[in-house]
Amino acid sequence: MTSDKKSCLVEKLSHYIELDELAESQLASLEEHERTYHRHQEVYSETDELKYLYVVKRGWFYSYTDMPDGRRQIIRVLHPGDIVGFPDIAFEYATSNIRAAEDGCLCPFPKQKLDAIFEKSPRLTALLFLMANRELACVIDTLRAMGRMDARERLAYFFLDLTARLRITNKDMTDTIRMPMNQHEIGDALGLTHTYVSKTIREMENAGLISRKGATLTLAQETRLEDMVDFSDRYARLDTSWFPS
Amino acid sequence: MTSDKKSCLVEKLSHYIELDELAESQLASLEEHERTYHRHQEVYSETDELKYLYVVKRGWFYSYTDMPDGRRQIIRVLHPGDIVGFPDIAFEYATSNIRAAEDGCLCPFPKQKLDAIFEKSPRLTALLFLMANRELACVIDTLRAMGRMDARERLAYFFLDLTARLRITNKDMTDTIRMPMNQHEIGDALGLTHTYVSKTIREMENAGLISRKGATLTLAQETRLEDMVDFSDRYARLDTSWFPS
DNA sequence: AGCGGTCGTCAACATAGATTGACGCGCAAG
DNA sequence: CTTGCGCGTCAATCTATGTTGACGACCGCT
Repeated sequence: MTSDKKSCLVEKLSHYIELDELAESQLASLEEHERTYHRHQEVYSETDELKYLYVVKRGWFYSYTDMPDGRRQIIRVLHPGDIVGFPDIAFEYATSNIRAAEDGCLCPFPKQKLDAIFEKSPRLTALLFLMANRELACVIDTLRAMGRMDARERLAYFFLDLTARLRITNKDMTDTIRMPMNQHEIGDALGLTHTYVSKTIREMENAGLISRKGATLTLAQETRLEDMVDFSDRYARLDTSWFPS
Repeated sequence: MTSDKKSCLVEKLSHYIELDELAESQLASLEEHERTYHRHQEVYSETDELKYLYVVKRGWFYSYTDMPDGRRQIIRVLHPGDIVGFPDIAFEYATSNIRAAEDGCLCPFPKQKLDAIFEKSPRLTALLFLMANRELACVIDTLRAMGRMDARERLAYFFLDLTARLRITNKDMTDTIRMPMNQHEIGDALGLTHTYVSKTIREMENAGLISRKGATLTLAQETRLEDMVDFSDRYARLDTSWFPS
């Protein structure tokens, strides 16, 4: 374990294709600047004028939207190595809010930096295109959960998704993850109230599906959880066979 | 009105940027082949091996996923000029099903055709990237609706979204659209049962928010509907200011 | 040691939406 | 002309989840 390890972004992307020197340096240029955030701090808000994207360097973040009457929907949890802001890139003003789930660090870069990639690295372009569309597929999975699953299934899906994502950069990970979000936030992510989250998690624990210890969560019966929600891993493998060479 | 009108795809994309000759010909090559489908016919299914994307040429289609126990979630309605398959492009096997909502026609093209665009047209690449991310933003809007809105609000959102989309290619459109989907399908799109859709639409009609005549729907009080759900139009305008030149 | 805040939990009650079953209309097939 | 089916509608009942309010454990701060 060296202190000077590769960027999380490079690490995450090179899980899918071999990155050449140009690509690596282009990606590195996205992480030139950085900024730290403390737990629950806003990164940007809906209707902010938005010229930047961000790479997550450390800590969990999440995107969410508010309704006028205070109802809130957490859209997506973001981990180190993820790019923040794809859904907002198409518009002049942000469509969602970003907030730190815990203390962490982001690297902002202007949208224009993508130009250089689009012009010189078709292969990296294809990969970024894939990442955006993979994110689309994941949000669709969430949509399916919200539309047609009950509380227990939604929680199962949520935990499975987080675990699968964290495994990409953490190969030796078992079925245990650190869960820095509180039950209110989990509820906002799943369209449930924190009271009901509490009750349902407790039931799942009693049923032996999961177990907790402090801020640590273990999927005691991962296969059964997967069967409950017909889970597919969207992270382990992508189809890059059609990429330009 | 000439019989030989431009492709819907070119028409839709050139709403956002000027397309040069190369771009137009590249887009035209996506529509070389075509195939017709009849109402409710499957285009492809979850777990099909998938090497193609499709351009919608005529008719409404929709993507959906099934749960093992028969519950169904319609993800997104697709209109002429839309590209079908972005959420599936990242994977070897399809993640969703596509079906014709009415008689229509699609143009299939292999994923690889995107390569030529990625390599030679950075500007068109940026636009396709934007379209994928715009779709992401729209699915997120739907997610917000499913997670935190009641039945009436979901219906309002659904109708507003369809109307805004159809306006792009149909500038002189008023507040009236043709609605070829039945109430069961609408329910599957919104996480409601067809019975409850029926009841709620009837109530909205009585409240003067909307009116119906056969398969035709009118948003009688569009502004009030927009306020109900804090609606933002994701179609009328995109930020292309940062595109390569 | 005391104190205020966050967080998880519990219980009583309220309600939106699901479920089931039935009916009638319009229309296409025989 | 019948028959049957897709579709919208209605009503009765059921249930999952929301709402409110309260309590206690923990934790950092003074």
